[in-house]
Amino acid sequence: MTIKDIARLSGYGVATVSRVLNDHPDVSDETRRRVLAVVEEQGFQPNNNAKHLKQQSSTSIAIIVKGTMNLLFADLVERLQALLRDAEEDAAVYYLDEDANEVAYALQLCRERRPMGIFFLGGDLELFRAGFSPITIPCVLLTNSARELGFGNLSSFTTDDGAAAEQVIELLGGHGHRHIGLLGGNWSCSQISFRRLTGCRNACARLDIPFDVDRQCEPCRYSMPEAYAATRVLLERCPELTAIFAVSDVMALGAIRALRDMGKRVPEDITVVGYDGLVSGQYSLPRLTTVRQDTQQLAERGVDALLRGIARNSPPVHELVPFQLIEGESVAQLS
Amino acid sequence: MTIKDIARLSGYGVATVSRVLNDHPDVSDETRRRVLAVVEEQGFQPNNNAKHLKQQSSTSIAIIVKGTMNLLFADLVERLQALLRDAEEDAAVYYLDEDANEVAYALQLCRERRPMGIFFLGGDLELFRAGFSPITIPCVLLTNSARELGFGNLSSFTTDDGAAAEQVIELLGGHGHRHIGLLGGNWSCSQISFRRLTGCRNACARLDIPFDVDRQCEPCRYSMPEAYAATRVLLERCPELTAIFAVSDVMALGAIRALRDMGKRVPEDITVVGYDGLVSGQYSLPRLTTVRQDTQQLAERGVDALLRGIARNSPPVHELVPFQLIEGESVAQLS
DNA sequence: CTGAAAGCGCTTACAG
DNA sequence: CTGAAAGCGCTTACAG
Repeated sequence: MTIKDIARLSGYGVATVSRVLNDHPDVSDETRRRVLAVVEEQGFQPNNNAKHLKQQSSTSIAIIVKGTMNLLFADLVERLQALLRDAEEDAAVYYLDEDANEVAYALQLCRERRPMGIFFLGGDLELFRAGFSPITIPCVLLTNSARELGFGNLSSFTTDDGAAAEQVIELLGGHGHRHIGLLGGNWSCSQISFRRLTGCRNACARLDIPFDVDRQCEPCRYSMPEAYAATRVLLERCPELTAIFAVSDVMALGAIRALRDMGKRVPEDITVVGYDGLVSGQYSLPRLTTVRQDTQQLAERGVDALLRGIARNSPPVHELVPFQLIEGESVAQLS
Repeated sequence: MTIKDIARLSGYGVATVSRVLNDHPDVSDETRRRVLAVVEEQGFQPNNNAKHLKQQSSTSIAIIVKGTMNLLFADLVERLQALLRDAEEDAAVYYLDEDANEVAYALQLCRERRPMGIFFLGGDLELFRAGFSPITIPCVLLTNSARELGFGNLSSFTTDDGAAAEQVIELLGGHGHRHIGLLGGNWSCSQISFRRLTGCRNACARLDIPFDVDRQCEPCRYSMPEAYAATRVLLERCPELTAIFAVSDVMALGAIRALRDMGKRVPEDITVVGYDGLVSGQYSLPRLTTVRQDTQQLAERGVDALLRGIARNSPPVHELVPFQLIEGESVAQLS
């Protein structure tokens, strides 16, 4: 069943059928009605390969996710899909390893599938700097800032990680903690980790809390098992810690389990703070004290920027989205 | 940059370039070398729209996921992607609402994107029965059995939910529990819930444990907040319960939090058992006693069946994948 | 308002 | 082993 069959069955030419299918204005109501009747009756769906070949583009939007089991990104994906569906846009999601090269993948996607636009959930600025320029369609990076790169078709929205980390340290300092460990900070999203680390460092300096990066920080990937192992390493090296700041809720949950298995209760024996504000962290025992990233706003502003970029070639925007420090049950007040 | 440019630059015809690009055997080594050199030099990538238009198909595999924040499916997606990548197949993931019509969506996908094959993560057999027949490409349904439908191009792999539920009840019975509530069982995956419910019912009958479905079961969707609310409803209706069997780990975690907020500790005051064997449930406090679905095997057998279906049009297979009852810390022994 | 025709970038019989 | 040409199913100037 092709557009030719519809033309034959309706008694019109293929050009007219195409116009009806694409809602062009210059078709008479009568014609539109009769063509649509046949389309309906036959359950006809145009072949998008032909359509896109002709239009030199595909209609869909790609979402490239760095890391498969990342719950923050799962949340964002859900919201993006809902918003795009409302805007009648189709979205396909592509998962990459946490350490993969998302820019190289995007380039391949552009050649093979010709999306209209791309969302990057997570991204390494160095990879963008090195390889993004051949990509000419509108793109949006979420959870990192691409302002410094200055690409004309790349917007970005992120939480102010540095400020959030500072607030966490202030909270901990206010509760009397002076021995704080930092958990997490993998290579792949190094800028993000770096901003959070810098926030910690600045706040510690300001509050006169000692903070030896080499000793008090333990990197790990975004997973509970890795955080579990890293927590043991960190605590064996720094048994004096009274608080651990994990750079994601998933890591915080892994840390809490590790601490329990080491005979320590949270928050009675040691304090844990997370980051992200995942649903899981608000239903755990104890509920996490954490930084909630506003995923709804990240998604909304991202979709808005991407669609504007596609429709009107609007210039890129780079914005910080407000965060919120949520006080759960995982922080103890030291006397 | 098109195949024509490559032909011009290399001094050959487009047909020869196409043959080189597609690894056809009847090209001389010399020609292949020279054409590839130009392709390399220009960084040429063929236009897949044109290729697929001509070939009447796309090369990629679609993964349709029912429910966005479903962690079991996230695990399966990750494994499927890894296996498909090893097989040099490309995969795009499409998320649908837990209550959406995945068969209608698949049909649209077939028309618009012409995938070579489709994975369904979760699926309602009634929707398949009603609408699957126009789909002619190989498909695989995971976490439900499609044997009874008898479609020639639809394989399925699932855990034996009935047997697993029976084992859970046996475990609970063996620990002295005689007042057991069942949490979960939404409309969308009704067959799955139904099989688990039937397993409970059978085991209860066999062990002479009373089980009033209308009273002791509380449905809810696959989410912590919904499970949280449903747990309160269930316990207010049945305050005599000593154990709750949640049909997913996510629900079990929501239930544990709800119970704690009602002043009950797990497992000291009430027992909770989950289902799925998610990583999250093995790092929670307490660790969940649960049924581990073998996601690696589900993924491996699924990929195997789909690729065989694509390559050799192999007949469909329907298999049960073994499960494992994991004893965590969430079940109490009643005296 | 409508239709015949060109062309998007490929693949593949067909002929040599 | 190689090339000229037809055709995949659409869209869109162009002409009427």
